[in-house]
Amino acid sequence: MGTPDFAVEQLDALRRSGETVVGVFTQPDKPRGRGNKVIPSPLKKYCFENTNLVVYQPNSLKSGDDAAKAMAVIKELVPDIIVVAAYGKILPKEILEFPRYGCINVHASLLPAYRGAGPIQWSIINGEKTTGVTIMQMGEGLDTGDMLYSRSIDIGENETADELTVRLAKLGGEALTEALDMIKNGSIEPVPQDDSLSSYAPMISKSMAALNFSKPAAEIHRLIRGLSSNPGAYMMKGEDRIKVYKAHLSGRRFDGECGTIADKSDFTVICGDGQGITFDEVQAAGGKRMKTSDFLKGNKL
RNA sequence: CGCGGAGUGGAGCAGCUCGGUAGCUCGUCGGGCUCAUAACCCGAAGGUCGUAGGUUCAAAUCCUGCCUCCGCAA
Repeated sequence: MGTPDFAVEQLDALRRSGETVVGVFTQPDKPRGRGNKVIPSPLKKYCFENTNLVVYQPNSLKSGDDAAKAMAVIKELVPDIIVVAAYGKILPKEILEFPRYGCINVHASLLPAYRGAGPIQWSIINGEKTTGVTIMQMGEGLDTGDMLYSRSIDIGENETADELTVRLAKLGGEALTEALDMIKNGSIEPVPQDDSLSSYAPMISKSMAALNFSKPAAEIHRLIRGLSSNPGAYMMKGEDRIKVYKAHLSGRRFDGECGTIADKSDFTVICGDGQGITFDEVQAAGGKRMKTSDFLKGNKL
């Protein structure tokens, strides 16, 4: 069960390791994006293009006709275990307890830190040096179940949420197959989470995306990285938004007022602590994402 | 039918309102200057203006269909 590319990687790992996948659950196709077209989830797209797996897309697992049908489907499929990765729906107790080995979740943080929907982004925004993936036994709480296995990884100096997501997805796939092997031979030991050490990583929202240059450069840098590429931090230039996908700390100090452009040759902006931040990849409204060097060839700052 | 922007030499843009010589910044190639350079100077190559039609003496420019890309809103 899953929805975005992160989940695709987990399913791919399962297939590569020779596990028998009996069914796939993903979010229903919803009108989204430009033109409000109906777009299938990445996981569904993957299944259609690379497998002949049957894909189920219930609106709800908790109540209504869909939930009843979903439960009936699961009873028919009789999975030994259900693997969940960024599915975006709460599983009711009935489903959690149905499979022989229950339900496990691939979570993109080192639990109990960063429970919730945005662990990858928040770990970057908060300036963590390391993160990882945790395979956990799912309980009824939000990411509170017992930890089964985890792997850690360092966060790069200028790494963006996109880049880290790709790496964590791969790591998650490895951890998942390793954990499944351990579950099969009974060598896994569930470890309860220490709630006193837990933290919560809420869903990322666009209201966070406007850059405030009165903040210190390092903080702005982390926000840009954590929101890249979706939704993408942005600054205003007159009436126009300019999204910033990649940046680095200039390492130079400037005297000017924060928010002004200190160096027009490489797009360096002055931040609240006097440090400059240099944009490396930007995108104007209606335009494509491009390197700053390309942007500056046709756009004047 | 959610709102809107865009497709022009290799890259990023202007030109379109008001049809009439293909422009700018950069890159590439050749030459020069220099101890030297991503600097500077001189010169050159390179574009069926997304695509298919229409209007016109004449279309990048006006009209219509289609394709592709992107911002916003959900």
